[in-house]
Amino acid sequence: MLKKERQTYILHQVNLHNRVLSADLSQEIKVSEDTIRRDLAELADQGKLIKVHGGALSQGYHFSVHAQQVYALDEKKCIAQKAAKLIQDGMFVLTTGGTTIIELARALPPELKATFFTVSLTAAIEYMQHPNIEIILIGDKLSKNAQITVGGEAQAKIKQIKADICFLGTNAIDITHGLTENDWEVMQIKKAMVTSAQKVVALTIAEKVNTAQRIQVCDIHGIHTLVTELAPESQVLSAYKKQGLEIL
Amino acid sequence: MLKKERQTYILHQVNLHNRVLSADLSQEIKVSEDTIRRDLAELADQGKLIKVHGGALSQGYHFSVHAQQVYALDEKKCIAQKAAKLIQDGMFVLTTGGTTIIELARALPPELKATFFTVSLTAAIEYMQHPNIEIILIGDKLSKNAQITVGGEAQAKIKQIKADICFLGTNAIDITHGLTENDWEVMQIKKAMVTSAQKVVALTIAEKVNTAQRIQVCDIHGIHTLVTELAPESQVLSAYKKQGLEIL
DNA sequence: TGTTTGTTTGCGTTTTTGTGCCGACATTAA
DNA sequence: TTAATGTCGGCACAAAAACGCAAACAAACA
Repeated sequence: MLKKERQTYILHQVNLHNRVLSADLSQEIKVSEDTIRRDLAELADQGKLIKVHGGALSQGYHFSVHAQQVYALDEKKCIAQKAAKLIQDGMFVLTTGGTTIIELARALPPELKATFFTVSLTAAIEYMQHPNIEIILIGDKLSKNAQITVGGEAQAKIKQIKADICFLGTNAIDITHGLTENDWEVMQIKKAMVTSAQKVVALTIAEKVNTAQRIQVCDIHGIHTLVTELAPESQVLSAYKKQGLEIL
Repeated sequence: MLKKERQTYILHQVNLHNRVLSADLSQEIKVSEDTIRRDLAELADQGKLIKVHGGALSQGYHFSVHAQQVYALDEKKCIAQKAAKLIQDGMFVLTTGGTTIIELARALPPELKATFFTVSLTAAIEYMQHPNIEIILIGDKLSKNAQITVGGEAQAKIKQIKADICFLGTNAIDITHGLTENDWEVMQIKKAMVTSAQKVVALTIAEKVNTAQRIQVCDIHGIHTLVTELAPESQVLSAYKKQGLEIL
């Protein structure tokens, strides 16, 4: 990775999380902490961030589209970390939108080489930060609620793709009803994704496990892997394990 | 391989991968790294890429989506104000990306009822702020440079639309070469838009009037209306007026 | 045709830059 | 306080860039 690329990446991370640790960055980018420190020093000189003991903070002026506060951010970050490990170089990945998916995008290793198909504007913007990720945006009518594209065109496009893996940000999941939604259009999109992907991964915070909404996307067997912030041994999840789901 | 060929090849690689290494290119093309470096230096001089230690990066990629300060913001706001008046309730509107288009999105009257087709992520996000605007996002491969979707699929979709009006954020315009671009993929998209719309409006700051770039989108007669921050009576614009363009 | 002129390229050599490592020192937390 | 952790400066090494030079080549011209 080139120096400049690295610095852009760092800057992006800083502005995203408002703070970074040298140690973390060093691990992510796989260079010595020394190098990171020097980068931080340079960027600080240019006034692009504020260097502090142990890492750096973002300058206040920096606003971003998704500066909105995310509910249960730490949990989602934890989930994203686990989920990111499922993606390998060269894969075709299909993703929905939602804050958990955004965190997944942020958790991806910077050098990952893969092709991402998405219906989500915000996710696409996150993927853009990764130099080696090719992004295919699936177009159609834009749903202002869900901030994803929905409609027949989008569904048709999704069905044309044979993705290796598909990540679903999940609103509600339980054993009897499976994956459920409360928006018809979103359901259709997710349904299309489930059928197009070899492996279906549902990302959900523990709170939403064992809840249901009105419209079914697919039953519990449509999902292959369930990622939550809980340890896989947790009581709550044993029932899902029994149904043959992989738990992370 | 001729020098020129080599340079176009390099430029192509840069725009494709967002980054190239001198060492790689040297191997691929089988010339010395020295020669590659000289090529990169030339291309960097022409502003077509950014040279860094070890190779080069594409223009724009290293900017983060959100934090960029907009160049000539006041001028662009002025242009946006004028352009917004061209849109009426019920219209089908086609737009590219770029900062001027973003300003246009912000300048739209809040109650406007229309359908917007766009290839730009950032523009789509702006349109979302307007409750009565329906947004159709045109999907395809996402260009990290231009932050718009590009490719055959997108072009085909654009051609299916019969839009009332089309707004082009403009890089360069002059009488003899018409509307020009420096990115092949972007040119294709713009070209598709020009042919699909009843009325073609070019938005450009005065500075870019009477400049040209390498690749032609359409000649001067392909454009119906030119919006700049200057008064329509301005000397600079009289030549365009003579060509039959409406000046705002 | 042969000469001249200018451009382009490759090859050493020297300089600069980027990075990692080490040790002394500073800061933080228990 | 001590122990752990982060920082800073110097050093060393490797990779890349810059520079000068000469060979190769092409174009221009008498």
